[in-house]
Parts: sequence; structure tokens; C-alpha cells
Amino acid sequence: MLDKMRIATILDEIGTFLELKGENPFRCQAYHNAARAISQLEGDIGEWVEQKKLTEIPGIGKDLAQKIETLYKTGRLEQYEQLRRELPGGLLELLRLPGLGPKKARALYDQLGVDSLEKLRQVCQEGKVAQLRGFGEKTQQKILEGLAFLDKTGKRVLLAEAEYLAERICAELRKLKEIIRLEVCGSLRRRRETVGDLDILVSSEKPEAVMEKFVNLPEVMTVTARGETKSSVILENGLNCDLRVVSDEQFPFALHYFTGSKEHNITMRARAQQFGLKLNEYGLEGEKKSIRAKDEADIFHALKLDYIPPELRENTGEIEAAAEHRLPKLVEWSEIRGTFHCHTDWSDGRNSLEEMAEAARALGWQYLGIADHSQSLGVANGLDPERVRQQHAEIDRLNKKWKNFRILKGTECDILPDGRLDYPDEILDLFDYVVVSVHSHFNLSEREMTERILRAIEHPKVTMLGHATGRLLLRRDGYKVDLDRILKAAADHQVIIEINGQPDRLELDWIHVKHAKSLGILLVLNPDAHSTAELRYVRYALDVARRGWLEKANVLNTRTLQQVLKNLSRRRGQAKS
DNA sequence: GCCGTTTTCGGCCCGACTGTTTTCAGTCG
Repeated sequence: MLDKMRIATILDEIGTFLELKGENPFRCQAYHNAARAISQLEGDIGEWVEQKKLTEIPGIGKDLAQKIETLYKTGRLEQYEQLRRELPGGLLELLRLPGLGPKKARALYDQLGVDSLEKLRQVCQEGKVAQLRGFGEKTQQKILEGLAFLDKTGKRVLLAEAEYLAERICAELRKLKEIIRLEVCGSLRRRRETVGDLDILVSSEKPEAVMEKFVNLPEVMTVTARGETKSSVILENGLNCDLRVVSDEQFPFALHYFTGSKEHNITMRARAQQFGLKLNEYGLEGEKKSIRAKDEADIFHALKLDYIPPELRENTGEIEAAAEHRLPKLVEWSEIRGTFHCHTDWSDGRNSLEEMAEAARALGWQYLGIADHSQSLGVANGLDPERVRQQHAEIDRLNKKWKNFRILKGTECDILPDGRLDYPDEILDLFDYVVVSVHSHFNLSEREMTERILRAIEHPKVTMLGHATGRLLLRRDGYKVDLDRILKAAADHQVIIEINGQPDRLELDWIHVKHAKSLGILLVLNPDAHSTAELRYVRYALDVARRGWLEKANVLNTRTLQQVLKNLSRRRGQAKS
């Protein structure tokens, strides 16, 4: 039996193989759409199959439902295997090169036998590619550069890194008096966890001056394209950056267009068509009238939609919700009143209890939860029971200092390999709350890992589950675990789930956050801070929360100190009875 | 391959840029 991620990957590959074969592009797109829909499906794919509900998913019809069912039940699909026999898998990785699409990849394979990046490098170096019809010297050179780029950086960067670069570049561009409006679009504006390139949009009556400044910025390494309205460059860290210049009248339309996502835009254009209008990056026009917009909200309103925040624009139901006035009122930074998962110099943090507390107070928060590591995590100087008691005495002493602020006593307690917790119950009773996390034995089987975490969740003294899969973005996948079962158990046992704001973690993933919300699970935004500076990582957890459609009521941190204390004591009351 | 208040066929989002052409195909977002 295949899980939904594997099924989605296979559907996606079928779509790409069909492109390589030159099939009808809309048919290819149907496979890509289905792959996306399946990967974002809430809950267990098995239930959708068994209840014959697959065709209820937009983009999945009779044919694809049948194929998905076959894949789920048998793990195989004759069509897929046939395609794999027909075309080498290495062709798929050729498509990762910029400027190389299915048509050119196919030509390289047919005429030069290219079936891998290595082979491609070889024939380019031999000068054979430039001689092919439709190719030339420049294309060959561009492929070689692309290969070198892939070797070096060829991937996305963390949201935090992209944000830092974008802020520097924008600060510089904003100095130009020719610029009327400026905004960063793309996945950065949608606050995706990783960013593939920066899209900067500017309105100006003097595009040339803006372009000139842009391509000569100190952060620019290479200029890859330069036109009147669009230029592309590669930045010092290997990230691609596009700049578009439009008139100020066009700005809202371009802002919406370049923010994406692509899938959101496609559905928006189809909606515009229903109103007899055509939507593109320059405007919204009909046969006789053209709609004016001073901002993005006007565009949505013209299509009888509520304003959709950028974080939701993934075509996962936001347009339908906007039409029916049932978009969530997303949780906001100003609603955050504290956080729960922070480390101090008692374990592996850099700052003292007092320094952390003062930093939290400076942010205007009412409480700060300290959750240092537990005893078995020796490398992180985890606290044994004696030091737990000492730390609590110190917290009690500090808490006398402040009137409207409080340090909460928590622990990030290890989940041992067999699912037991790292402290006995009488020690766990000393804390205001207990975060449980996996820090060791990542290589268990999916079943063992799931059982391990389930056992921890079922423990009556557990308040919240820390970084749920242990993934490190762009570095390693999470450990294998059945998240659907974990979430269901968390709902049953009223365990809170953490959204970890470390820029390279950002889990629970937004797709699962949305799922957790639908199960009625309470979530918590935690910075996993190891210094005062890292308290601001709550911001990145907030991004994930917003992408997961969370509202104020879904997030523990939005509650006042009194509400939090009440919530925690109620849990503990239940645990003891 | 999907889909339907122009429905069971014939559409399916749309424009900029590049390189290779000499009027356009391919790629990208």
C-alpha cells in the first residue's frame, strides 16, 4: 500500500513523462493537478479510496480515481511502468535546468542519447549540443552554466535567508525617487517555508532608471536577462531574483499576478472569464469596460470575492471560501501574548532565565514558557530532577519581580525510544506544562516511531508535542511517522501541537496544520529559542499558522496569562483525576 | 484527463523574454 506522498510523486512523474512524449499539455496538467491535490489531501488516503470519494476532489475524475485506487491497493500502475520502460528516469532531472523544458530534453535524448545530467555535461563540452536544430552556442553555454549552478546551489533557500536578502535589496531600491510603489511578491510574500527566487515588483514611469540601479546592485553576481519591463539576476548566494516594472495603474494587478501561486492565478483567471473578463498582470478587462483597482482588494471585489491574504493563495479552497464569505480571520502578530518552548543556559541556551524573560517583556508579552531539555539529553546539558528543582526556585524568585509578567515552568521532555518519558510522573508534576519531543533514534520503522509517539501523546501529563517529524528543511526529511494517526490521537487526548518557528524546521507543515485545525486541535507557536534573539522566530511559526488557515482561537499563544494558566491547570486537573 | 448556469464536446490562463530563426517555438512564471 502506498501513502499519498508516494502516489502524488508517481502521478507527477506520469505528467512529466507525458510532456516528454509531447502529449496534449492539458492532459499532462491534469496529472500534475491531481498530484498536488493528493499531496494536500487531509487525512488517510485509504478512507477516500474505500469510500469511493476520490472523484469528489476537484481535478480528479473517473480515470484518475481508478488509477489512484490501483496505486493505493497494489502499489503499481501499468501505465507508469510502461512509461518508465519507454523513457529513462534521468530525463526527469534534465528538466531541473533553467531553460530546458520537455521539448528540448526530448531532442537531446533522441538525437544525442542524453539520459542524465552527467551525459548532458559531456555532450555540451564536446560542442555537440550547439549543432542541433533549435539549439545554438548560447543554449549550450547556458546549459553548462545551469549544470554548474546545480552543482553549487541549485535549490531553494530558507524563508529567513530570502527575507534578509530581499530587505537589503528593497531598502536600496527604495532610495530611488523614480519608484512609486515597491513590493516583494512570489513565495516570499506568501510566506512559504523555502523560496526558489525573489520577485520584486515596482511601479514607475521611468523603468530604465530602476533597471539600471537593479542590475548594478552589489548583491548581484550575474545578469541573466535584461528587458524593458523585466530583468533577472543571480544574487551572491545563488538565488535568482526578478524585477518587474509596471505603471502605477497596473501595480495592483501585477502584484496579484506575481504573488501567485500559479495555481491560484489559474483559478482566478477562470473566474474572471465567468464574469466575461480577462485577468492578467496588467488589468482586468472585458469587451467594453475595464476595471480599475487601487489595490488588490479591489480586484477580488470585482470578482465578487472577499480579500484573500497572500498566505492563503495556494488554490486549496481559498477562492471558494472567499466567494462564500467564509475565509478565516487569520491570527496576527499583535495577538501573540507569549510563547512556550524556549531554552536557557540551564541546558543548551545562550542566555539566562532573566535575560530571556526581559527580552519577552520587551516584546510586550505577558508570559514566557521555559522548556529546557530533560536529563537523558546529555549533549544539551539536560536537567536532572535536582537541577529541575533548583531552576524552579530561581523562576519563583524572578517571578516576584514582575507584576504583569510570568515565567512558566515547562520542560522539553525527551520521548525515549520505547515511548516512555524521560522523567518519572512525580517530577513531571512539578511543571506547569510538558512539551514532549523526539531527539534520538530517528531510524525506527514508521510503525515503531508512530507507536513511540502515540504512547507519549497518551501519557496523561503531556501538554504539547514538539517538532513533530524532526525534519530539517533543505537538509533532511523528517523521520518516518504516520502523522494522520498522531493528529487523531492528539485530538482525542487534547494534546496541543507545536508549530516550531526555527527557520529550518517550520513544522508541523502548513498542510498538516490545516488538517489539525479541522480536527479541532489547539496549536501553539513556539520559537524553540536558544537565545533572546531567537524569540522572534515566533514570527515564522505565525507564517505557517496563517498558511494553515489558523485563527486566534486555534492558537494557545493568543490567550492571556490568566487564560493560559486556567487552560494548563484544567489539563493537569484532568491528568491527576 | 477534467469539466459543465454557453454541458457530454471542445474548451482548458496568458504574456514576456530568449535564442534561433527571418516569423516563431520553447520556456517560464
